[in-house]
Amino acid sequence: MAIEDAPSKRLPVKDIYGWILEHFPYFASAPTGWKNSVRHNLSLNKCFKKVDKDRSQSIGKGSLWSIDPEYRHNLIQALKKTPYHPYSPGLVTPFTSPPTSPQPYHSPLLWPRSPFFRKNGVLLQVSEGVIQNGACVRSHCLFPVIRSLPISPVGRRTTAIRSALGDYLTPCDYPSHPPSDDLQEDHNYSNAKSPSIPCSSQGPSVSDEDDDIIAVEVGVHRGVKSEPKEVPLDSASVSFLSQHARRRGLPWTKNRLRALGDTLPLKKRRSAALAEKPPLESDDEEMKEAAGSLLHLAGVRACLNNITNRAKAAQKEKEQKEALRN
DNA sequence: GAGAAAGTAAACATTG
DNA sequence: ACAATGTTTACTTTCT
Ligand SMILES: [Mg+2]
Repeated sequence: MAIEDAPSKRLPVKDIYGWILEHFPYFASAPTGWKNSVRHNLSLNKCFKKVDKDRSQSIGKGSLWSIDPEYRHNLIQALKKTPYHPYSPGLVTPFTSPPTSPQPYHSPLLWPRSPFFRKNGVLLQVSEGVIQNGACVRSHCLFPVIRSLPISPVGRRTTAIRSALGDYLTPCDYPSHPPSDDLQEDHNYSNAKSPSIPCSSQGPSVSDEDDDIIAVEVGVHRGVKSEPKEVPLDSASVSFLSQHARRRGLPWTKNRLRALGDTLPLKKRRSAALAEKPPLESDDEEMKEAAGSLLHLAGVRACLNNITNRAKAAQKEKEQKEALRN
């Protein structure tokens, strides 16, 4: 999107970072991993191409990134599906941020007709009954439908996210031409399939996203379909924005690995680190707390214990696996 | 339950 | 020399 938003349709990573920060302020306070992810995606996905250094001379460090025309159409096609996305039908101006106000905090709306606005730096939605803060919301500028999840596998926040994503990554109807433009092998990112989602969009629903990310949907749903279809679109590059938020507050991994002998190869270090896990309760507690807030908001407190128990079960299973491995 | 897909973290390589 | 950039590898999680 950043690239697409650029007049020249090409951007250096730095500017991509910038765009993301501008449109998803969450990342400003997010741990640094996301930049890595950005680069990773640019590099791995075939739909992103570096433009020749010759033509893009002297931007300093790296080169400009562009979208391979072969994938562009599909990508945009899928983005159009999102109701509030700049590419939505009826929106004259795609992405391009108001030329007058490049700074995120000065523009009241993320883009024209966006249902989101800022108040004291917090992103709010105009009238859908969703009040949130944090990545979830911000990401939902892209993926505004927060679909309910059967409060299932505990801590699987991704599920919620993917669930929501499914709406956008799953073409419900193909306009003029199906996005069937052949997208071959690639690194599966580029021709990812959308998850098929048994859609249950009724009733109060809950979607948790981590400590500070809470989204409660109050019967908000629009045009949801669930047929699994090929999604000729680089879903990864988009969804990492949301996905990324999942792993926060776990600095132990990094530190542990470092602490465990820099001489060890990564592989060894990892398993070594796994051997001494972080205190499990923290995860549990974190989960419980998050779930608690959510459920409280949703008025479904009773589920909490259920959830916690499942979390513990999952944890136990994990430990057993680990034990087997060693 | 296996395997694919999609994700993160980090090592490693390159370059200005 | 260093930091930003780019590539690759290892591993986890989620979905089918
Ligand atoms: Mg690429």
